[in-house]
Amino acid sequence: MLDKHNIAVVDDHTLFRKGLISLINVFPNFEVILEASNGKDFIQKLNPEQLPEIVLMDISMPEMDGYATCEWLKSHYPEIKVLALSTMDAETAIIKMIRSGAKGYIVKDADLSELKLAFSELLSIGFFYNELVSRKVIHSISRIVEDNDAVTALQKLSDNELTFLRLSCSEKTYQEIANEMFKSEKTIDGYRAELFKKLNVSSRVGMVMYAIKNGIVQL
Amino acid sequence: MLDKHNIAVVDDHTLFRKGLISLINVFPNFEVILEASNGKDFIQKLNPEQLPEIVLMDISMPEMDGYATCEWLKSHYPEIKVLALSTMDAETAIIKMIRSGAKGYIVKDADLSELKLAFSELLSIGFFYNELVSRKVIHSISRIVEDNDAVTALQKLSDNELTFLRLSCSEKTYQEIANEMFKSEKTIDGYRAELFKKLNVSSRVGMVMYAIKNGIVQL
DNA sequence: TAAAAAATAAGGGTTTTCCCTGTTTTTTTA
DNA sequence: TAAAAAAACAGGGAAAACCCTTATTTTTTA
Repeated sequence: MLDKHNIAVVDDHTLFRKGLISLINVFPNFEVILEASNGKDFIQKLNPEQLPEIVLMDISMPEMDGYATCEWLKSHYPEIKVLALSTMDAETAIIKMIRSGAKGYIVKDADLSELKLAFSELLSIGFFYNELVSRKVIHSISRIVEDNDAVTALQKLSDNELTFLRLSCSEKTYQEIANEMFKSEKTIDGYRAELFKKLNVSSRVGMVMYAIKNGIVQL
Repeated sequence: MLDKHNIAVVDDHTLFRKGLISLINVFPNFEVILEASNGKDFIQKLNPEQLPEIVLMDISMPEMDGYATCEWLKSHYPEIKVLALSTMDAETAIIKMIRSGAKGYIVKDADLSELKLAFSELLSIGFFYNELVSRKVIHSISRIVEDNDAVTALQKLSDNELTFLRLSCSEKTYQEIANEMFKSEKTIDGYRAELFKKLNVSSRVGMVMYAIKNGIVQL
């Protein structure tokens, strides 16, 4: 009787989650012992008596997203390894997830062998960085070196900036957003300028696309 | 020995596709006989000797998307039933897919029982319209009645409008887009006005979000 | 608690977007 | 091939977005 490694799967798309679980369960030495549809659900279902070794975690989810859940795990159960799972290969998403404590990153159109490889690497050497991730990480580091902290900055969007960013993903004018946030239009213009710098964009459209790419808003 | 119903699965995300297939294959009376990563791949793999009864088809895919593939099937193999499969519950995407010939629509966070139900309805009554789809369809029809052809119109975006729409999903100014398309800025302004009407939006941001939601551009 | 940093707000100007009403040119169709 | 429709283009004006600089208030931190 084999001693199987315990896996958790956190993803809000039921069909995808169920499918993934069914795939993993045919691996001879892995078994899914926990499934959840978002971070909150996951934390609530987490049983300290039987913790997973690896958590396969989606990034954009309702209620509590991958970043937040990853941070929570880092501080509460640092021994649990998070393998981020996303359709987005956006550099910032990868970097942000890794900064949040993920030990690996895999895209949804990876194949089975890569998933298997990721599992074993996580268990043996503690992380899984494939070419995609390495390339992005290296690129991000070189960018940090050359133009200071373009990536680091996004980590620290203030609550107001985040709210503004989300509200900008609509047909509202900045004036309307200002009213909604009970701020002067000039303050809003300040958030805009600050976000343009932090996100390295130069127009509202760029800002909106950034937000969508990085799962800050969902469509 | 049971006579199983043949299914095809077309989706570019390998993990999702493989998972889905594994789920379907445990259904006692369904079997996946064909998998493909996009429309082109699907058509090329389609074997007239052994056609699937149902094709589970994603909408946004590289090379050849769900709409185009659906249209192709409608004219070449009208007896094959397409069940559209998407993360997007955008009304226009659903309507467009159904107009392209899909017999049903299911979102990726549906559960297994719904998928099963969709299969049996497709085989027994020939279509599967759940509450979500019905609601959207009815809403779209009532909208057609009240303000003419808001939805129909999107079907007929001209090549130039489509190009303009795609180029608008960037930080380019309309002026720059005009140069790139070798058109006057006033012509471009005409495309803009026309698209605002057709897509029922009132700002460039709205237009861009529409394009993303409906898989016209991919991030 | 004084100094530094961050958030809020304003003035004022440029560019871009948006929205009219038209004309000319090209393409489609009766 | 004449009439109709669609596409391309234009003028002009208002609103929104963008981009500076600077000042005040609030919060942080040394």
